[in-house]
Amino acid sequence: MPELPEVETIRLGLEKYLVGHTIVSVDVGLRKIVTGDTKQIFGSKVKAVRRAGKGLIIDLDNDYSMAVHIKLTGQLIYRGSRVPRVSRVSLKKIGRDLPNKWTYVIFKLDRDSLLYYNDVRQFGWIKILPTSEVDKLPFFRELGPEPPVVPLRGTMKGQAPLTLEKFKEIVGRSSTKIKPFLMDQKKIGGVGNIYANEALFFAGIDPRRTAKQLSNEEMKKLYDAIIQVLKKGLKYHGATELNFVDALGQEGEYQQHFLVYSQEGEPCPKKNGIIKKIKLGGRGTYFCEKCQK
DNA sequence: CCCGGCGCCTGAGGGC
DNA sequence: TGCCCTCAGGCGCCGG
Repeated sequence: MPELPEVETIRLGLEKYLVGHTIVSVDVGLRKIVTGDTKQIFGSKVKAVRRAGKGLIIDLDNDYSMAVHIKLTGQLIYRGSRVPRVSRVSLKKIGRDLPNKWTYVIFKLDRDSLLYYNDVRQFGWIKILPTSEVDKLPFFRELGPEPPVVPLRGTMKGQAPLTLEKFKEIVGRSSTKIKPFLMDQKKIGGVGNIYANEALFFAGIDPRRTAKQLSNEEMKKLYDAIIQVLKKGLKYHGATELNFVDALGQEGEYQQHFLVYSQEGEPCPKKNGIIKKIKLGGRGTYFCEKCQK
C-alpha cells in the first residue's frame, strides 16, 4: 500500500520532473476524482511538491495548489521532455502505454509533456484549492506528526516531527491495540499496513498488545523500529503492492525485502516460528508469535 | 475514547 | 477467452 516511503518516492520524482512545468490544460475523465475549479490552474507553473503523511501537495505559482491522495492504486506518472531518453524504466503493464483504461486525469504541460493520474480502484482524489486552504482540509488538519525519516524540506510546513517523547506520550494514553494505533493517521502520519507489520516484527512486539501497556523500553524499541523500516522502504524506493509506481512509472523493490508482511505460512526470518495472519481492525496482520511478545 | 461494520471500487485468485 | 464468488484495503462515516 502506498505509505510514507512510497508517496515520498513519488514526491522526489515529481520534484525533479514536474517543477518548472506550466500546466496548459487538464482533461478529467472521471469527475469524482477531481474537486475544485480546474480553470484555476491553467497557465500556472508548478513551484514545489510537498508531502504530509501519505498526502501530496503540488504548489503552483498563482497561490493555488493541488492536494492529492493516491489511496490504494493511484499513480502520478510524468511523461515528457525531462525524462532521459535512455532510462531504466521498468514499466508494469499498467504503466506502459498511456493513457490507458485507468487514466482518469491528464495534465497537459508545456514542452509536449504530460502528467497522468491513473487509479484502478478510483479511491484517490485531487483537490484544487488556494494554497492557504490546503492545511484546512480535514485530512491534513487532523494528520498526526510523522516519524522523522526525511529532511523537512518538501514536507508540510509547520509540521513538527514525531519525537520519542511525543510517541511515548500518545502510546501511553491509548487503549487501542498497538497495530491499529500505528496505522491511525490522526495519531501518526504516514504509517500504513506494510510498515506497521514490519516495525512490530523489528521491535518484537505482538500486534495485539494494547498500546498503553507497552513498557518504556518497548516504546523506545518500537519508535526506533518505525524509523528503521520507513528508511528501509525509502532506500528501496517503496514497495510495489497492487499498482504502486514512481513518477516515471517504475516499480519499487521493497516488496522483495518484506520480513513478515504477506509472508503467511513462511518460516519467520529468525526461524523461530511460522508467520501467522490474523485480522486486526479489519486489516490483514502478519506476525510471528514466537518472536513477538 | 474505542470498535466494528459498511461503502467506495475492481483485479486477483480460489473453487468448481 | 470459463464462470462465479470473495477478498483486499485507505479513509470517512455511522452506530453502539
